Amino acid sequence: MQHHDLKIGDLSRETGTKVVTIRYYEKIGLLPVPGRSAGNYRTYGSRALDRLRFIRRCRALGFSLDQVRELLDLSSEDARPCHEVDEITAAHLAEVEGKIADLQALARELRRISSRCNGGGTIANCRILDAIAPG
Amino acid sequence: MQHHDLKIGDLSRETGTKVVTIRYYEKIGLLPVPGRSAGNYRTYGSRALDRLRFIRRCRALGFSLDQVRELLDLSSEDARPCHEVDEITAAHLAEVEGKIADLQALARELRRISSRCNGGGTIANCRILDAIAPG
DNA sequence: GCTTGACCCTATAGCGGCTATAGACCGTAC
DNA sequence: GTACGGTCTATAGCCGCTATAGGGTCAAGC
Repeated sequence: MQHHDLKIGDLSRETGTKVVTIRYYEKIGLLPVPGRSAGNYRTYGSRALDRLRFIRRCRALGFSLDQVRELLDLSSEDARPCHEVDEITAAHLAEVEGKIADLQALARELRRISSRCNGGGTIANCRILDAIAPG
Repeated sequence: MQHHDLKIGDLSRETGTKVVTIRYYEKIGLLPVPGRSAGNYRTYGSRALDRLRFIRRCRALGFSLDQVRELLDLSSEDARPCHEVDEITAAHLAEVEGKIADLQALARELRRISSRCNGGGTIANCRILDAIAPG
């Protein structure tokens, strides 16, 4: 029975995923419904562990759960072209790069605003608020 | 009555905020409860418009609604030191810079992974999946 | 055998910041 | 009077979890 000797807490420790999150992944169909022990505990094998590790790695890379699902689906179809995986990755990279650009513009603006701080002044003549406010 | 001649749709158009969002801001206390017309329509004046513009500008700068609330509270207390406003701005800037760093690390990793794409190959020997997968 | 405590179970509600939908009412133009 | 757009309330949904309540299970120590 070496393939069904893991409890949910074991998966949790092994992958750094909270127990509730693992059950959530099961609920939304990312993880297969596991077997149950006599006492109704979920029992997992090494395949489930690998799958969960894959999911967590994808999440750490910023993929959405839907993208993870796509990657998981693809990974089980040996004959599909690798290209499809790269498309998902490239789309995600483009998204990340877009976010970086947005945040950099934001940071520039915030630095500009912050530089107007009126040292020991009061709100009454706060130029930060002026900079934010319209008009 | 020139101070109560705006309807919710006018505020929406003026600020680019969806009508439902304006009502949501009212519900969570960011916008004051407005007066009502004979036909039970919300009526706004220019102060409400300014306040909404301020909120939207803060949101565009990435402040959370709680931070916006703080800034709004501060802005109404003329005697408080300007410094307090700058603290909120600086904290937010630090947060944004942290996110940028995280996303840049992510982008590097995604580029590395994507560069391993196996051109015309199949999933069976997809090195992107290998790169993501554990082990 | 009984208690303690760590673990597990289900089910539900909440977070932020909206967005969408349903079903009704208002106001103006034709 | 009727068509159409705007507005109203109320409720549920989105993502990716997280928290809480109220139980059951299991191994160890007394």
